[in-house]
Amino acid sequence: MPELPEVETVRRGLEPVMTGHRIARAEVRREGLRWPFPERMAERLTGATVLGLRRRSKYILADLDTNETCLIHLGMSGRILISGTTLGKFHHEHPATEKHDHVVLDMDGGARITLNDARRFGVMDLFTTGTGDLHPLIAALGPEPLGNEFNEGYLIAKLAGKNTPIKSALLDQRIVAGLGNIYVCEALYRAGIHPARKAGRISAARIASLVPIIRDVLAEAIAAGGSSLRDYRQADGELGYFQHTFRVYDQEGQPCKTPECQAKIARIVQSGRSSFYCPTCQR
DNA sequence: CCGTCCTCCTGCCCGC
DNA sequence: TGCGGGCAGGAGGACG
Repeated sequence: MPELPEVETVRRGLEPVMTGHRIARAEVRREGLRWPFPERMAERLTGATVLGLRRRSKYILADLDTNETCLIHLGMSGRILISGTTLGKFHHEHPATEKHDHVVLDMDGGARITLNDARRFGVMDLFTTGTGDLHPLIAALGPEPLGNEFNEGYLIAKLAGKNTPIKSALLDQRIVAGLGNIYVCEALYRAGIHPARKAGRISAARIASLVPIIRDVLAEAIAAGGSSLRDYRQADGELGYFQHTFRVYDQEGQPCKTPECQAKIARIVQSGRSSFYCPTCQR
């Protein structure tokens, strides 16, 4: 799925066609995704003007002038595509509806926003604007990794005494919100930390080093438009290109990119998910 | 409270 | 060409 950089890229793509624009028509083509859609979602969206688009962790939040906020999560396979506008590289014509196009928003001015999600692990919801901190999907989230609240002292304190592998800890959205499998693997490689190492048994200095590394990895990925594997695209249909920069993710068997290191990238499975790492550089 | 495992769902790729 | 198995960017929920 889209992790934080991919979601941020999608949000930036949606900004010019959504913010300040009115939803002329909302078409909801099934009852729900991971959970049922909120009551009368199509009617509540229709006619609303988007006041702003925010991102919290991997959630896109659209504040509407109806005192409601629309929450979107893309799950593993969710995509958002824009068509019908002359802005940038967007498609001029609306393409035919495809399988798994679940929600279609036609904006005043002609832009169409289509939410496609084959696996349907995604989420769409509406809640009263300003109550986001109470929303069950948002309330327990940890700090944004690019924000000031996420800092060396915080992470050291948060991981102290934790028996869980550092890989799992960094995937835990209550500790830091927005990281996923790709960027945790990449950050641990850059920090030289083995993914199976118990979080609570890593020196404070090494934990501290993770903070700027995580920020760098995410910032570089956002600058690259995210990572395109399989089906992720930016909202204008363009591919992201951070995947060409992966040092370990999906690189099993490839030579380690550290100069002089002769090792091959290894893969282990931790709580059902692949971890890629260099057995020599990561300890 | 903690850590681990299972599950939701579809599609794709690989080996036989 | 078909089929079975494994794997996929997430994360809530059950369980011990």
